[in-house]
Amino acid sequence: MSDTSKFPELSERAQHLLKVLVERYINGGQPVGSRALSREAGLSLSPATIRNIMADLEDCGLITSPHTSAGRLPTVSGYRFFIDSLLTVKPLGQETVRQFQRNLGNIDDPEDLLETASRMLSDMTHMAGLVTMPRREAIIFRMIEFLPLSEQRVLVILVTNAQEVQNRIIHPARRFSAAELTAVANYLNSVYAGKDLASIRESLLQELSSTRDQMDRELIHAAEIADLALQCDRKRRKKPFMLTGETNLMDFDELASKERLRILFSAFRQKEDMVHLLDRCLETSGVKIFIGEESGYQALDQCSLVTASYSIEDQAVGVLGVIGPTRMEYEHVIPLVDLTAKLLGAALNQKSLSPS
Amino acid sequence: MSDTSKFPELSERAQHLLKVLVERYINGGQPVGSRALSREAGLSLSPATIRNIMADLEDCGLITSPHTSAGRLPTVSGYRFFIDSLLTVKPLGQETVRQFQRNLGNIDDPEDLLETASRMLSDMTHMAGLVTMPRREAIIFRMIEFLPLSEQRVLVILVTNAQEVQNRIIHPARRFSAAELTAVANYLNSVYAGKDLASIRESLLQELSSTRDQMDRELIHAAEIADLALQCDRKRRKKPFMLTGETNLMDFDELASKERLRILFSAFRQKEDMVHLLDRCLETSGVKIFIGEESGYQALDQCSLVTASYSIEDQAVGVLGVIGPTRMEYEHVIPLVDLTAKLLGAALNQKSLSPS
DNA sequence: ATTGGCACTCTAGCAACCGGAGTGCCAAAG
DNA sequence: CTTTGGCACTCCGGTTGCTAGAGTGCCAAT
Repeated sequence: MSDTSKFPELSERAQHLLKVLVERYINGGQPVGSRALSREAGLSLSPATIRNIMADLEDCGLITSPHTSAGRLPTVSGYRFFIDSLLTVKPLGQETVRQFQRNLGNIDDPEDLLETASRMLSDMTHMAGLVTMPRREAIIFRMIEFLPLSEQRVLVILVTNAQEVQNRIIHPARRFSAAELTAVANYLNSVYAGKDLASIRESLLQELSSTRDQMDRELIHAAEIADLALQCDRKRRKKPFMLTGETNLMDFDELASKERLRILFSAFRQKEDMVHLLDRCLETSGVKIFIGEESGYQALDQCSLVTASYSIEDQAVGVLGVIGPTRMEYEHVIPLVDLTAKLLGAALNQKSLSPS
Repeated sequence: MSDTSKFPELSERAQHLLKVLVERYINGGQPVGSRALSREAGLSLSPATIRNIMADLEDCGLITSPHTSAGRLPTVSGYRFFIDSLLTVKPLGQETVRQFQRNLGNIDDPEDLLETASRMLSDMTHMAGLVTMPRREAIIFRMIEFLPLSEQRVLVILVTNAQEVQNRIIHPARRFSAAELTAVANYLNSVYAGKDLASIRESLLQELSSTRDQMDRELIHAAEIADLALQCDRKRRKKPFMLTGETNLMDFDELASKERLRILFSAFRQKEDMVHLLDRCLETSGVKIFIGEESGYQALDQCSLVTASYSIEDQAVGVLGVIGPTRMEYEHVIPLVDLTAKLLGAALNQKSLSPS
C-alpha cells in the first residue's frame, strides 16, 4: 500500500516543490496554485514552469486538484513521500521537554500517568490524544489481600507489576472466615510473589488435581485465583485505551461534516477495530504514521494517526499517539509523540524498578 | 425567573391549544402555523380563530414566531407552563423497567453502577446522560490496609461506606516496617470502624496533641490519616460527575452550529459551573428541570436539563439526569430519569445495607 | 365570538450572472 | 531542450433577482 519507492525519477527540484507545496497546504488549508508556489519556493521559476512540474507530480500520483481551476493538494502518497523523505522535524524546545517531565514526574498511579500523557498530547496538538493500556506478556504477581465485606462478598486487592492495583469484589460459593482469608492470602503471597499470573493459575490447577483429598480449601482458592487472572483481561477489554480531546476534532473544517464526525466518534466507541489498528503499531519501534485510508479503516478516512510505542523494561507494552486531520503539522506532532512515549516509558519504569 | 404563576387569564381552550402546539413542535421541529393547529387540535375552529388565540398566547409570552410569516414555537415560559401544568407523562413499559433493574442489579462496583446508569440514560434518550458522584455528609470508615511497596511508598487501601474502595500511594516521611504498618491498620480498624472520617481525623489530632511524649508514632499516623481524608475530596474534585453520550448532542440540528457545540463541550470540561448547577438540584426531591437559559448558564442556552436526585439511606447524595435540546420529549424523559434515580438509589442501598 | 377574505411579509429555493483563480497548451525565446 | 509569456478555457463562490409557499394581522360580515 505505502509507496516508499522513493520516486527516483523525480528531480531534486520537483521534490523540493512538493515539499513546499505540502507545507503550504498544511499551513493554509487551501489548494496551492502555481503562482503561489512560484513565489514561495525561492527558485525564481515562472508559474508556467511550475505548472509543468506540477503536472509531473500529478502524473506520479503525489498531488491532485479538487477541480479544474483550483490549485493542487497532496494525495495520500504525497503525504507519505513527504513524511518519509522530505520532512524536517522541528526539535522541541527545552522548556516543553522540561514541562512534560514535570507533569509526568509527580504522579504515582499508573492510570493517572496514562491519562496525563494522553491529555498532554491532546492539549499540545489541539487534536485527539490516545494511550493504550499497557499490556504485558507476563503479569507479575506481587501481593494479594482479601477483605471480607459481608457474608456474600469479599473484596480482592491485587497488586501486580509496578504499582498497579486492582480491586474486585467476588462472591465465593461458600462463606469464609476472616482468618481463612488471611491464611489464603499469606499462602499466596509467600509462595507466588514475583511469579507470573498465568503460570500461577496453571500451577494452582495442577496442585488441585494432584491432591484430591483435602480438596475443599484448595479448590476454592484456585477458582478465585482463576477469577483474578481473568479480571486483568476483562478490565482491559472493557477499556483498552483512553482517548482525550476527541472534541477538538470538531474544530477542523475538513472533518466537520456531520456524517464524518458521527462515523469517527462511533468508531472511537466501538474500540475493537481501533485496538486492532493500534496493536499493529506495537511491534514497530519509533514513530509510526497512518495517513488517511492507509489504516484500511473507513472511519479514519480524512484523518492521520501518529503513534509511538512505549516500553517498560525494554519491552514495548503500549502505544500512544495522536489522531487528527490528515492536514496536520507533522513536523511538530512527530517529535511530540516521540518524546511523550519515551517519557511515559521512563515514568512507568521508575515506579516499576523501585525495589520491593 | 420561572413563571409558575399559572396564567389564570388563559381559557381552557387556549391552554389546550398551547399543549397541542408544544407537542407538535417537539415532534416536528417546525414552527406551527394556525392552519396546522386548527386541523390538529380537534376543536373544529377555523384558522382565523386560532390566530386570535395564538396572538393572545404570544402576548402572554408563551410563544413566539421566529419571523413574520412563520408559525409559532414555545418560549421558555411556554415550555415551563407546558411542563408544569399541561404535560401528560407517558408511563414506562414494564419491559423497560425490568431491563433497567436487570442492568443495574448485576454490578458490584459502585462506580460501575454510576456509569451504567448514565449510559442507560444516554442510550435510551439519545441525548447526554450524567450522574454526579455521591457525596455524603459523613464518610463512614470501614477499614484500612497498608501494603508496603518499597522503602518510599506505601499503598493505602481505604474502604468506606458501601463497598467504595479507594487506593492511594503515599510517601511517608520515614520508613515503616511491615509489622508497624499492620499494627497501625489494626489499631485504626478496631477503634474507628463505623465512624465518620472527618471526626476520626479530628479525634486523631486531639489525641496527638494530648500525648506529646510518645509522639513519634502517633504523629505519623495522624498525618497519614489526614492525607486520606483529603483524598476523598480530591478524587471528587477531579471528577465530580460523569457524562456519557455527549456526542449524541451533535445530531440535533438546533445545537449543531460549531460555535454552540464548542461552548457546550468546553462547559462540560470546565465542570465547576456544571457542578454548581447540579448541586442546586440535590435539595429538590423529584424531578427538576431547567429549560434553556433558566439555568442562568450561558452554555446551556438551547438545552434543557432534566434531573432527579438519588438517595442512599434516605439521604439525597447525588444527582443524575439528561442534557438535551430544549425541544425534547419531556413526557418520556421525565419518567425515565425518575426511574433511573430510584433504581440507582436502590442498587446502591442494597450494597450499602448488607451487614458487614 | 367566529369566520372568510385579503393584503402583506418573510423565507427557501432556483436560475442567472460575474469576477477571480488556476489550469493546459502552444509558440516563441533562451 | 528548458523556460517563459500569452491566451482560451473551466470551475467555484458570491451576489442578485425572482417566485412560490406559508403564515400572519386586520377587517368586515355573520
